[in-house]
Amino acid sequence: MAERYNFREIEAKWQKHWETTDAYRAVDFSDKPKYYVLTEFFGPSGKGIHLGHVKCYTPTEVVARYKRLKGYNVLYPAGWDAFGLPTENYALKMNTDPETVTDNNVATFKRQLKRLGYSFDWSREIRTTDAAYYKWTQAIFLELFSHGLAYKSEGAVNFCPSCKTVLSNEDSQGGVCDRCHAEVEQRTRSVWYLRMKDYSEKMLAAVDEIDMKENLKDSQRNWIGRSTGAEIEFAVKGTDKRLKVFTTRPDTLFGATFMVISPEHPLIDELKSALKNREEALAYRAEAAKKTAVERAAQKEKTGVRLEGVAAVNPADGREIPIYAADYVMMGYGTGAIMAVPAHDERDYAFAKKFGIEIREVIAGGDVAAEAYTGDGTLVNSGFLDGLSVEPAKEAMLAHLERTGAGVKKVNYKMQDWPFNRQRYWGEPFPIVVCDDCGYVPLTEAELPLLLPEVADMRPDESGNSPLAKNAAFVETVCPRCGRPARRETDTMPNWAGSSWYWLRFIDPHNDEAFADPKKLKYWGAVDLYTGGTEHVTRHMLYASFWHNFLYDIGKVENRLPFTRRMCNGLVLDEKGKKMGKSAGNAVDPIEILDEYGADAFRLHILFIGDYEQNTLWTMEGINGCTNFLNRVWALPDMLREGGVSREHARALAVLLKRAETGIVAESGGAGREHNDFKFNTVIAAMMEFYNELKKDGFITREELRQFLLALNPFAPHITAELYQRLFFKDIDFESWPVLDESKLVEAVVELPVQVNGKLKGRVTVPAGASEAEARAAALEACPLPAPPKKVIYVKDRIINIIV
RNA sequence: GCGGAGGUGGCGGAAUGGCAGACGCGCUAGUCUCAGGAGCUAGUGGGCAACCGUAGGGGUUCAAGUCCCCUCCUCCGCACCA
Repeated sequence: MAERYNFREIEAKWQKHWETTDAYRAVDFSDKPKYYVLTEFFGPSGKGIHLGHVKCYTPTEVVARYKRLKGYNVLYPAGWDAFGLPTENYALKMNTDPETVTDNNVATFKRQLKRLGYSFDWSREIRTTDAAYYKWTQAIFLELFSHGLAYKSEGAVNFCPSCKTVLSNEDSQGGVCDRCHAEVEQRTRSVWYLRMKDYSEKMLAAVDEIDMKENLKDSQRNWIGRSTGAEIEFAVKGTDKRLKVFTTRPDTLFGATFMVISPEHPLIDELKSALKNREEALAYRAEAAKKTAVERAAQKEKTGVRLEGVAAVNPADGREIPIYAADYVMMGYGTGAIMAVPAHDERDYAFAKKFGIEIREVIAGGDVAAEAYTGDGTLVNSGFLDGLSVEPAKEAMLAHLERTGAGVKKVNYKMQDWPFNRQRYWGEPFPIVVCDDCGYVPLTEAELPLLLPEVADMRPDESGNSPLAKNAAFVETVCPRCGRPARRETDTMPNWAGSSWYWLRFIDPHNDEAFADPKKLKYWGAVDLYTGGTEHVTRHMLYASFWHNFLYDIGKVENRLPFTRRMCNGLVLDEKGKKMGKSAGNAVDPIEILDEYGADAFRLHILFIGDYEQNTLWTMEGINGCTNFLNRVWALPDMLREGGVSREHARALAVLLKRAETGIVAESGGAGREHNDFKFNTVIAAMMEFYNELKKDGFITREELRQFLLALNPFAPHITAELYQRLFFKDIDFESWPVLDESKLVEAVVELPVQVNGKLKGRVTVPAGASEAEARAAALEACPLPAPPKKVIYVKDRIINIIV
């Protein structure tokens, strides 16, 4: 084949072929075993795809093609998560509307993804912003509402002053807005919540079951933040109020010498005249409110105000102890109040030192005059607990509290209910009517979708209301229950709503009777492999787990786990090790690489330069290696010759198939199973090694070439499809992965390293499976020994070590 | 502070406790040629050598990049979680 490999022509030809034949359509209820491989929704931004997309999606793509060849009915869909701030902000910047922006961005993305040769089933394309889709997002919200899992409540919420909207804890991690990185403020507002906290235990169980890296499971567990301890009530002297605290250390109750409530704690308001320095307390509250969460956490010195005129009563011994308001206690965790045990807690210790409060040691073992002691030890100064160690003391105190009614055993979670709304335009409207008489009244499913209305001005403003509030025709309605005039809810759902169930819609994307046909849900079941970024592990993955668990509970899906296995890709970093991104200004345009090197070379290169899960330093150096390899593959037909297949040839092919089968994706895997797959870089190396092996003999047979093309196809689909068609007159997509003959893996002879006293001294060639006597004889012949051997360690086919 | 990942040639990176550096880039020399960012051949951790080499130091083992202990450095999460 003298003709040079023209990737431009050949890639365009096959991409067109795949598009016109709808080549990768998944078949419902096929007889083949099903395999559902999912990669995260695309957020179609204005700039088209970037290297991160290619790094993230190419491996999944290889798995999808490999599994098809392996005889699976593969579902590999793609869709668009198009609601949310990026699109809306981009539309504002471009002075157009989000729908147009979305249309354009989707068209660009789709064109670019096709140029990479990705084998998505485009017949199942969905978009969260389509009414036909968000109808079902709204319907699931109605289910949540009717099951008591959606409620509106006023309280302190995270608010991004730049995006002008309420944010969830998940969206303001580290105290900054996930979108614009502005520091988040606390505001009081009435918002919709989903009772995610009620699902803590089920979500934790799902963490145990999913097949995912242990460290990622830990971040999910930490985010849910289960801790066990006690809820204890302290009487507030001189009032009828009681102050409730959560503690993981009930054993130290005798050491509680003061209490601290968060500045926002309602007790300050409830104490009324009993509180002598109310003004001071309110001033402190106002000060605290000015600080962002970041500032609050960063301050070195503890601050606080003693609440004058009131005291708490320690239920352990009846002593009166002071109450302080201090901003080191957060309203959002536990009860927003703590019992402070300065001798055994570093924060309380610092506070007590500053305010001159008694530090009472109740666990022996440290030097509480110098610092807080948080280790184990024997209880002292603690009445009936004296002499016990920490764990038995916890049990004894819990029993005591439950008997006296002063406290109960309690499990606490760091994860909060999900503030489920935005005061922005571009999101799903709530299917809820607010009636003065009937309260919050849901629409019926038949009334869905409730369409997102057009508005004259979609910009958010300082009113704290969504732009939808300005559209009177939308807002003014009648109550579905009593028929009197009423108003619609005008907030919109957060951008995570649509992605909290989308994998179910791919199963039946065009159904308008249900979000998906139960029979199809049953056939496809859980996603077998879900890939995406680590940044979604404590956001989207948790929301997805929550919604899916809920849908399971109400019998809408049959499998409790949405995803059987999750793999997270590393980032693409620039030469300096910095994250690549549009904002960083160091982005490389993948389209330029496609123009210059083609999709097959690009796919090989991005897989070859690093491990899937590790961060990858981006470099163009070395892409020539992939181009050269493809050129050699293109020239392989010149090496065709029949017959004379040596044992080495057969073995080289078997090794290649074996390494591909184990290195791409494991057959199946339950939770906690050790995988050694997703090693695309070493599978590509195996392809090259196979080529190098052939090159030694200078020929390849037709059957060898056929099998080699099949093995390479998932990585480089265009060139392999072309060669396959030219040589075998068939469409490679309908062929089957070669059957691996394990017996061919066995070598006839092995080269054995010979060690003397553990040091390499030489090598000998022996028949495979040689006995120790044979190996020993060969070794002695090759390496004369300085002394007679005392001992020989022989590992068959691996090594011989002679101790003298 | 807590948690996690990582540290291997000039570079990207390979190595179920068993030949460190697979594979590729780059580089060197040669070769061919329709002069290209092409192909082919050979070489390429250090050292003249014995030997020495996987951040540094100890240890376990017949055998350690890999397991254990200590130290250093880099990156990434989380962070007053009671």
